[in-house]
Amino acid sequence: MFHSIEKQVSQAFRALIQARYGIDLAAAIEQPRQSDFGEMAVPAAFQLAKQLRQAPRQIAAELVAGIGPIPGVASMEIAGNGYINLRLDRGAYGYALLRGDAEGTAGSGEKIIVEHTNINPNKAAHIGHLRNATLGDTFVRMLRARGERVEVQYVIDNTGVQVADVVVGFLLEGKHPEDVRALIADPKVRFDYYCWDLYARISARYQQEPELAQWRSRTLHAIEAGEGEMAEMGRVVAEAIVEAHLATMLRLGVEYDVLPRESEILHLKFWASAFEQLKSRQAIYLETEGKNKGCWVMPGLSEEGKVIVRSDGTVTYVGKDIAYQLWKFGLLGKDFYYRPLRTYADGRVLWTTTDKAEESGAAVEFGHGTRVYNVIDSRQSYLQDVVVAGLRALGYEQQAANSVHFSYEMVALSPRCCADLGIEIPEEDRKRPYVEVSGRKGQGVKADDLIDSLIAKAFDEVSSRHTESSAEEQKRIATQIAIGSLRYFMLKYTRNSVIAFDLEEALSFEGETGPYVQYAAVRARNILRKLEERGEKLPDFGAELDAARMARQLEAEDFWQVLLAASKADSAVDRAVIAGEPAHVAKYAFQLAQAFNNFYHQYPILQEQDREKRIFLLWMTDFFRRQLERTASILGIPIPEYM
RNA sequence: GGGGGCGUAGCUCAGUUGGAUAGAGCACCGGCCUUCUAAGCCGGUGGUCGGGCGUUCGAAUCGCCCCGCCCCUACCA
Repeated sequence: MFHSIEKQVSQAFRALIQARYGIDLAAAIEQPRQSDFGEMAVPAAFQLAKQLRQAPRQIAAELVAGIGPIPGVASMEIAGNGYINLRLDRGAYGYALLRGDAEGTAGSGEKIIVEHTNINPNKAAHIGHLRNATLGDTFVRMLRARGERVEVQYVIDNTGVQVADVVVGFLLEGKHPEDVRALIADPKVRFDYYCWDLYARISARYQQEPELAQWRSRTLHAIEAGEGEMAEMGRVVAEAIVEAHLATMLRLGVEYDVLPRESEILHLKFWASAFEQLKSRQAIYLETEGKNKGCWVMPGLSEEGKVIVRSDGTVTYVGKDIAYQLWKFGLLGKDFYYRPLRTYADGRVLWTTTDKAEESGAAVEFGHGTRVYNVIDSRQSYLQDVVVAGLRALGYEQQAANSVHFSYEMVALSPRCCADLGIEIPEEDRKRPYVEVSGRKGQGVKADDLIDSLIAKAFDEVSSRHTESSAEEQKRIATQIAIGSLRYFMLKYTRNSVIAFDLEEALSFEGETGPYVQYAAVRARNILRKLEERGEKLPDFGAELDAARMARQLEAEDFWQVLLAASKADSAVDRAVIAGEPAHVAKYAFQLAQAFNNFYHQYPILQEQDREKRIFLLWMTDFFRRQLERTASILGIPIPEYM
């Protein structure tokens, strides 16, 4: 509602400025600094002042005189040096919200691909992966809320060195595929945790015993070829770890559409196709001298260019990534076969790739996107730039422009957190705000451990407040609180802020946290539930309230401000999508919860004696509840029945 | 050396893309539970927006120069 008035105001000013001054200006709409200035501010006069060589205040006066009525806007006034402040028609606004006038979330019609999570399938997920998945999943929810068609991909690098390293670890411990299968089946062993430690052990041995390097490369080749015991072990490990990762992510409500695997990218010779294209369009060249002699190199990105094909003829990871990015846009001329992997509770089917046509399930199509977001941490921005440069060099200008590296900074640990975990850090690092830890050394916070800690903490809170409920029910509520807490924590930081992870901070349920947001929604529900417990029904708001009554109630500034805040959910999501910043939605949810908590304390709704006011307040409560629930669901934050 | 990011209250961070008197949370101090749940609410303390110069009606935001920190800059993935 707010958003559509915003658009109308912007268009009206744009048309007027075009007609009057012949200038095309996308008139910005701002929020006035103080709420008593009105609901919208148009600073267009400032933007025009220079070109027109007139005082902003005078231009503002001309604009106000010429603009004419805009539906939903009650008044306009000039303030400061030339701001045009608008006040909305409160009654009409409230009544439109009550009627639920459609916003029109048609979407762009594009097919958007979002790739996220992408954890190496060789060990348990850690908190860095949680940030990736939470950001990616929330961005997907934001896009879908705007009516966009989105496909979620999670690439499985099941043929990479990280898997090979774990396989080497098993081999050196004398294990065969059946032993690994037994480990996976053993209920006393958490396989992903086992591999976490094994990976640290083998990494340490590589350091000590350089001669083991040949094991690594032999294993890697075997896995790539897909034949023999090593390859079988690689498959067993990767499949089990992928299952573990999917389970971890599902705890947070993160789902995917398709898991493309490197093994198929390899076996279906995606690279060969891309290589032909790159060669024939001269996007890469064969270096004949210098340190890159004998390599196929992409020029332009650095002085010596970027090696795409090594002198031994093998392709680098970036090369494969270019092929994969081409596939996403439907530009490769090759495709995967697919088989269903599992069905989620909501009926969504998760597919994975296969190289066998005969395994292929029902006719499904993936890829062929028009816009692609790769959720990958900022340390890989150089490689992402190479991929985009590759598209550009092939002449796919449009697709290059529509390839977005949705980057984010890493999750590091606070020195205090390192100390708690027993991770030794050098003396000089103690006073730094954060320390990057090494997965190779087995350092870090495992995703499931963190989730478990959060559930335990929430469980203590729930069980102390609700002694009447069963343990299972308390556990269910605690889990919802833990998820809300974790997702909010990962989302409250903007993408380019390094998270210095601190356990104590992450475990807080007070202040700007997920539980705060959940609590406000629970309170709103409580009011409505209490009403029914007293034998009353929710009033028929449409029959009881009209524009005039709305106008009367909304004269109260407090009510108007809460309603206004609650009505801006779509606008907030829109802005956040444009900015590519899920944190903005999180911030909005928090501010909305804050506004409601304030309102909640000040106005005991069920005690209200005035009939019209009471009905109005109930409607406000219900409206707020719907808006906050909607926003929370975009953030992937569940709302518990009680807290 | 080159590329990117960061520097805002004691701490952790926002700041709607150049707008009006710079905001939250935590911490600290003082109030509020017989009411729809105190995971809450109200009030208070706390700022040279790293420093300087510039651009203009107007700068935390843009440009240049410094200072400090981080990441990247492989024939590893």
